[in-house]
Amino acid sequence: MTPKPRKPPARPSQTRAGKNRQAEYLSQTRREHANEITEDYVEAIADLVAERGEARVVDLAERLGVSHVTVNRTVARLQKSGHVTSEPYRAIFLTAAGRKLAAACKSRHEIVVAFLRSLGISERTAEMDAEGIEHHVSPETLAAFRAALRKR
Amino acid sequence: MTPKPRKPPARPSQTRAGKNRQAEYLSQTRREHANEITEDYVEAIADLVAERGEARVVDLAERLGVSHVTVNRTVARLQKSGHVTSEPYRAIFLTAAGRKLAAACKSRHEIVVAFLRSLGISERTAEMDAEGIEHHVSPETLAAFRAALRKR
DNA sequence: TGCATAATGTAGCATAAGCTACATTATGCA
DNA sequence: TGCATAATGTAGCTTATGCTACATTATGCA
Repeated sequence: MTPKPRKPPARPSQTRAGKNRQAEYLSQTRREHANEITEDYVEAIADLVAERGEARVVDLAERLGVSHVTVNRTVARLQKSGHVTSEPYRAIFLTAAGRKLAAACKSRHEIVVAFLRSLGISERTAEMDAEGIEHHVSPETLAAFRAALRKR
Repeated sequence: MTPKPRKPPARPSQTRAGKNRQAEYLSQTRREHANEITEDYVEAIADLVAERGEARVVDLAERLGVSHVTVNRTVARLQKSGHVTSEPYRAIFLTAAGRKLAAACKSRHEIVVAFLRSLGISERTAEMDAEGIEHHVSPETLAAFRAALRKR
């Protein structure tokens, strides 16, 4: 028992006249997260196609550090969203939209890494942190990173 | 039909002698992601306790931008992991471990925001991007941000 | 003090991403 | 050319995070 009565500290609980930006920001972050995997995949596919002429399921699985089953399912999703083309038992290729997204991601990734490196961060850490950070870098922040790089 | 034979471009497909860092980095990023929600919750709970003396489910839901049902389930998980204490129909409070994590997150968040602001990024964008970026900032990178801030 | 209502809890659904185990297809070499 | 094997595909489980709809409990005011 012992359910001590809760004291509602001055009723003005919820929505303080739309001043809740926290929720808005976190929602945005969740939205970005939903795109992270898409971005990682198109980038990996672009790399593999550049390196080997095609992106196979096993190679993607190895590069992304997941099982081939996971790759399979995700590729099906990417096909629905129009980022890749894929036929049974064939390699995977990017559509025009996929190539465009991959190019933007690659560029952004390189800028983030270069920026972190310019702060004196080790290559290993810069690469690792960039993998997570890059998906949350807005155009404005990316521009600021670019500008900071130019100043050196 | 028309299944054109796939041409395996030089068999050296998979594991090139452990040189696959990409997979390692992405795995790390996935691991970080699993902690993001925990971090967001303990931070929000700490804020609410500081502001109002307690963190209620509805207030958390409002602040985090999710339904009270989602808060409920996540709080149950946080209780299992030892970050919060929670009794039926009572408010939520942090354990010592939860407070420690919240303090570290708050500090890291503030450093990330201050650093972005120091690059000339607007307050709104800095806050929004920080929400996503902060979870992927390693101790080394955080130290670099701090050092860069001192130089101004 | 009783009851309308706010807050909390529960049931059950959806999506996404991970996995193992097993089935199927395609390659390429003997 | 046939067949062992590598690659791909499928079935089905798990965990995590969302949700709506409905049930239950606790507050606080008339």
